[in-house]
Amino acid sequence: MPNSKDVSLSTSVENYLKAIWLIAREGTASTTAVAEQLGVSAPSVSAMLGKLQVLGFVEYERYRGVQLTASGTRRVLLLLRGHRLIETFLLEHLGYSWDEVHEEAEKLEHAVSERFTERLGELLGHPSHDPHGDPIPRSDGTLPDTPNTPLAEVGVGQTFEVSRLMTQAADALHYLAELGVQPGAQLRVVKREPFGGLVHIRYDGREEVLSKELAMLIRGEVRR
Amino acid sequence: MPNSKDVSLSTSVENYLKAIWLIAREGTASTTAVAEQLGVSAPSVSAMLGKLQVLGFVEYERYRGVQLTASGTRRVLLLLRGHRLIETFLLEHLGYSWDEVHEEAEKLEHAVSERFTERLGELLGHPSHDPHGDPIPRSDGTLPDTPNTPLAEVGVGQTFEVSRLMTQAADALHYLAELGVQPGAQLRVVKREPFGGLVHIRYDGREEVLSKELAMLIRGEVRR
DNA sequence: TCCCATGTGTAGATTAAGCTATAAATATAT
DNA sequence: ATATATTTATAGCTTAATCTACACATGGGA
Repeated sequence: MPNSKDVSLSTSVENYLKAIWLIAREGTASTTAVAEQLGVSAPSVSAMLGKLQVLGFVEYERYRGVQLTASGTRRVLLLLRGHRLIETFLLEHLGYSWDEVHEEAEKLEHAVSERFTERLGELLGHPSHDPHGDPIPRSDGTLPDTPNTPLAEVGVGQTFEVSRLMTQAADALHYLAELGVQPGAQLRVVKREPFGGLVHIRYDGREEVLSKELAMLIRGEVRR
Repeated sequence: MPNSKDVSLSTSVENYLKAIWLIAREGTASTTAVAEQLGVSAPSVSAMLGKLQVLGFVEYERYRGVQLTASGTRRVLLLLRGHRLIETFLLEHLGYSWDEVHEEAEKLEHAVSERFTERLGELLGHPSHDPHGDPIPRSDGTLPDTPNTPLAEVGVGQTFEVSRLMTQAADALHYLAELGVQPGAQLRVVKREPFGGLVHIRYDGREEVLSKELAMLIRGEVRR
């Protein structure tokens, strides 16, 4: 069986795999889309896709886009596991703020060993989700379930438990943290504006108004 | 002023600087010595030394060896600071053993930011020395003093406090850890053999015999 | 159906880091 | 002091990852 899991890949190869995964969760990604995602030229992507296919990480047909194989998907999930554990560590133990975390984790994820990742998982108490609420893939490559209903789609009067904030943007995360809207928070939708899509919420005795865009990024599940 | 401290260097460049520092603490290092230290060919070293001189990190005269500039030395000390803080973290917080630590720290030191290093220092309580007893350079590039008398040179009847174990070899470190000979340990030299150089020590009620080689690696200071 | 915009691939160059083979400089030994 | 051995540098090649310029494929619109 080739591509077990212990062959170490270049940072570049790992970033291509992540980009492909991001673009096409379970579909097909185009050369251009990958190029844009990574900020490289399309010819660079063309060349790399050929290489990734030889390595067995993607299915690739010229002019037809690219798709991760099981092996490729596994590598991405292990990478993502490292990334999210590192982010959790930076936020919880090193006092990083949202703006600082992503860049650092992006570099570190390519440098840490599997042992490091596993020990870090222990240190953190084997979290199933990172501080954004993003699910942390398990060592076996499976993903914990994560409630995913957008707050924007919850009816008036319902109670909603936040599970996940679907953005890496530091300003949005900062703003939500300030409001206290974080994974675990319980909200009640008190009003919705029919056209603009504004959502009025109440929690902790406070009332706030969120834009539709923001309310789409807030995921969770309806309670009771 | 070029080469402030924030320009990021390639892993390769950083490893050359470390190798040069290791070989020639305050002298001159030969091309061959650097090549051996890094496990690369001499021509590769020749080429890199030219580059390092252009970058202002070394003084280099062909056929005359190489020497770090102040700027080069500062970079090495910052790198070493990261390395030793990371080692400390791996041992104290992630449950690594001596054999596992070095390799991991060797990779991570090139990937962490200065912010990460400083935050890690805080988390660890600003240690002045790592678990081997190696001094951790300060952020300003200065080095804390470290008692450096070899146990091999201590007279019979004297009390000696271990400060440092001058090896990275996992087997030696393991063996010493098992004996309880670690930075901070207080020993008494009870006997020395005149020819082989064996040193008999007593501590904790136990008595052990150390080879001359091992006793040279154990550094510290005489007490009282 | 043909055509042209967009998307994709090929050719060829560049940069960083390494290598081998060989030549030149320095050091050592008779 | 000369010859030999060692050390160091130069020349030229390789690999990985990137680029630009250009050529070809595909598919939607006239």
